[in-house]
Amino acid sequence: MPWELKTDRPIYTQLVEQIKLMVFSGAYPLGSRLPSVRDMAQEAAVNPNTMQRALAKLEEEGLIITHRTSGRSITEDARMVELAKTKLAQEQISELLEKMRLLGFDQEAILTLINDMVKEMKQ
Amino acid sequence: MPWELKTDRPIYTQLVEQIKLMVFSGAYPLGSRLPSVRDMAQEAAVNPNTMQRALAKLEEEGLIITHRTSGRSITEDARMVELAKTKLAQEQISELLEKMRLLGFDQEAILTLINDMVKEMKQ
Amino acid sequence: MPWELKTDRPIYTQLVEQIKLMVFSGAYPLGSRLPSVRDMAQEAAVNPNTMQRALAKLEEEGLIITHRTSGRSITEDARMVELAKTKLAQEQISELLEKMRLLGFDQEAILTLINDMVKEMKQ
Amino acid sequence: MPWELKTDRPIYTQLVEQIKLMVFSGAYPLGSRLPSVRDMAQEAAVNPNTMQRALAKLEEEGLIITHRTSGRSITEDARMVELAKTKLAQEQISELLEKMRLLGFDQEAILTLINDMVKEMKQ
DNA sequence: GTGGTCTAGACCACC
DNA sequence: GTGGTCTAGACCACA
Repeated sequence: MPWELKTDRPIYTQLVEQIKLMVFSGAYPLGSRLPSVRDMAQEAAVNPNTMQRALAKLEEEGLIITHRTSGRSITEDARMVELAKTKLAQEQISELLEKMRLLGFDQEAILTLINDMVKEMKQ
Repeated sequence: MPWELKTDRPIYTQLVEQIKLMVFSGAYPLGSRLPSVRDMAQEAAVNPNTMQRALAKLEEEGLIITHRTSGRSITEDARMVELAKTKLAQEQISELLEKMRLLGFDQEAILTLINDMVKEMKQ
Repeated sequence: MPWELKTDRPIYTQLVEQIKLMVFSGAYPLGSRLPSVRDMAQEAAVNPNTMQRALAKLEEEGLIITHRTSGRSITEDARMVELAKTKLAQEQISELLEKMRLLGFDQEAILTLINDMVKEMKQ
Repeated sequence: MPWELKTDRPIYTQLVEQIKLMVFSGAYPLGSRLPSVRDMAQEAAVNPNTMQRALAKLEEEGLIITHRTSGRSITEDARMVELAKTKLAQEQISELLEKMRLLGFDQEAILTLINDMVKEMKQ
């Protein structure tokens, strides 16, 4: 559990991403119970409110279920997880495309570059 | 100038990336003289040795020229800059592809996703 | 016992509603004796005169019986309770219809919406 | 502008509802600029963070647009407003149905009551 | 103990 | 000046 936090983006969005990655990687299996907000906050060295906000966001997306008095757990719905995974991927791609745009590449140049690199990987 | 530094990768590589971005974005124009190593290190709040190493790396790539007696300056060779830009782009793409692989997408799925998103941007 | 009191409506009408709900929910069983006006007023943090007025209203409706010498009690007449329940329901519905009217829905639109939602609940 | 706030539900949800009502009633016309978060918070006598949360929720629903440095305004998209209106109506109806259920009415009884009352209004 | 909400006060980026 | 985020600390309901 790295909990790498930069200061250039809201902390809670970074928490959201990293928790997602843990779910997708199986560090938190489907249906498993999460530590308490306070514990996770301490673990990540952030304020409990900030962790709370991240978890609320994850619940909104359907990846986490809240049991009012007895903590939270990861959803057991594999489709939900699949959906969230695709969404995260799209966000990452979107970020890349934005960076490329800033570097002055147009869409054709971007696609060419990416296609070439994927082909290289195949070899 | 953000100078955002995480602790999960060598600091000097992060300095390299960020200085490149400044060059590509025009913050440091072609041919312009750079501040002293000492000043840049203080600016970024890193050890001068670390900054030194980053600048050496940049010189290796041909982006920066060292004048024995009078400090360093950005290369005037536009082709050099173009080359470095492409290399940076490739690194970014490589990072993305690695992340996608970790998420469990294979090459076809990745390409499909990216192509769809670029098409969307066109609209 | 929440005793939630807003300032936008006469307090005594709000007391009336809340006491009714307690009766309907069984918090005050049929035939049971009520606390003294003074005690109930203190409980709800209102002036005894206000509580008095609420109880008088409830007696008017036949939900409460006053025994000259020995305080008040809930009626034992189940029909009375049933009647009061229906009346409360009608008031709630009336409030809703008024709100919907303010939102710009006409009667047909309102009925359609409600019917659709009840059907959904059935599923 | 009443700003009636009870303590039995989260304040920010009540703020959301009341601001919606102002929009639907035309108190805040489509496209008009909203007061600053701080001003609205003072107006409603709540903490700026609480008002912030309400406004964030309204932006999520598409009813409000945020201009990073120059305040917020009501959306100009009439369809958005229509959608939000229907959603609010459904919530109100849902609340009513829940109350009726607590009073012990089943679905048929509820529908009968409502239909009768709407017919009465027509006359 | 759990999650949820609210307040107060601070700081930041943007323009 | 604007919105946005974060922290610290408190309180509540639930069970």
